[in-house]
Amino acid sequence: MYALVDCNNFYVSCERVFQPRLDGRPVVVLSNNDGCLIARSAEAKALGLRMGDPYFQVKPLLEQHHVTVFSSNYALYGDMSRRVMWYLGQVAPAVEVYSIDEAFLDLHGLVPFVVESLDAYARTVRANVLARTGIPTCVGIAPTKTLAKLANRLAKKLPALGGVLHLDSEDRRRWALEQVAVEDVWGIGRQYATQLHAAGITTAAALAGCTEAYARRHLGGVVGARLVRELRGYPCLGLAPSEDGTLARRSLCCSRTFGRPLSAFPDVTGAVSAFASRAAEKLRRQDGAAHLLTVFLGKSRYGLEPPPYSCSTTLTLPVATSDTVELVRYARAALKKLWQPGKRYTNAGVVFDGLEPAGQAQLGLFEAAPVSEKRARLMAELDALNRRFGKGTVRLAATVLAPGQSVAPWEGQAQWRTPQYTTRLEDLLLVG
DNA sequence: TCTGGGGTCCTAGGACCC
DNA sequence: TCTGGGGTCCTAGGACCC
Repeated sequence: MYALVDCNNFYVSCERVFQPRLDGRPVVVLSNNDGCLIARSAEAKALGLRMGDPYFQVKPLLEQHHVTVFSSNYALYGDMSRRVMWYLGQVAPAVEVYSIDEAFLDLHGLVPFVVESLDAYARTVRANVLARTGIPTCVGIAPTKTLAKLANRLAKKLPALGGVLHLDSEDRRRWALEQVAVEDVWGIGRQYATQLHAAGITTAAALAGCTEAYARRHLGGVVGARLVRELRGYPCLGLAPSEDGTLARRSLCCSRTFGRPLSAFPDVTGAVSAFASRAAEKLRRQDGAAHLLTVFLGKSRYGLEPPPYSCSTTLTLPVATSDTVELVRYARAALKKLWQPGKRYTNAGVVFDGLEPAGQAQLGLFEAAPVSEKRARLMAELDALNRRFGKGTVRLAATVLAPGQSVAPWEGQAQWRTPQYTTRLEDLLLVG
């Protein structure tokens, strides 16, 4: 048995923990750069606001209904997420942190010890997460991960279920499959949904009934075959557990849309240097080193200009590294190859691939060990200082602002950002 | 017409997820 | 004026290897 624990409207819930007066009122959270809606409270959903709606388009509606608007505050959400996941780790035999607001629990080892029922267990978990973190959740339980996802969706949709649905019989499984539209099945996106509808397959039940040959041909080969089997109740996907809750990534990226389009090489170099530097920090946090480095530049997809909207170049590094100085140097070299004068670039990013555990890299034939050791110590010091005194306290000259600049030219809007209540002493909420 | 078989790695692209 | 930022996995073709 697998359980999926999913936080309800997670970012909105995080903001509400610190502003309870917002309970029952419409609230939305915006993406980076205050670009579009990425989280909505139930009340905001009821107003017809959709995921991904551009902020400037829905602004009149938001004002008309006095919707509270927040810029995203990932320091806060990340920390709240860690608290929820930590608790789940205490009460389940194995946990896969699937996203910032969702976790799969493997309940197989637990079943013999549950005194009452898995339903009761799920209700207790829900109540305790709420009591300890203030975050409401829903729980779906089923024999496969795909069915647990589906059960979770129904638990959210049907208030009568009290936030928990356990598909513990053939009848319940069949009933649940009938309730869910095919486009709402985990693994069915826009493309597949269109195809399936055209083929007359409109519910999860119909999808579960299609042949394996059909799934293989039309739903991405083995991925589709697995999906259909999972819906039928045969597990094909296991847990991807993470010992300390932080999964080692296979690739890692830092990218941003600029506050305004940029055409000046020094501005974009500054941005790319900063992104490479941030990505290098992430890399060291998972004790990794990167073998491949990609830099990409993007143009607006919303104007009159035809595609392509982005271009990229990938460098293979002679030795995998996590050294900020080196990675920034490579990133700048890659950017130079890519750069076309006169273009208006709207976003950029740095991607690290080919990740391996740090320290595994062999020494180059002519590389003197002491240099790389010294550099590793320098990076460790830099990370420690930034952890202690705040992000960006110590950084490369390449990412420091020019004299006279108060914010980097690539920095975007965040007009309604709440404080880092849980991760910055200065931002601690004072109750008087 | 016919050309060995079995690997790996790389790149590009496509689909999906939250 | 203003449209996010992360990730995953799979496929297919070509180069290259023995």
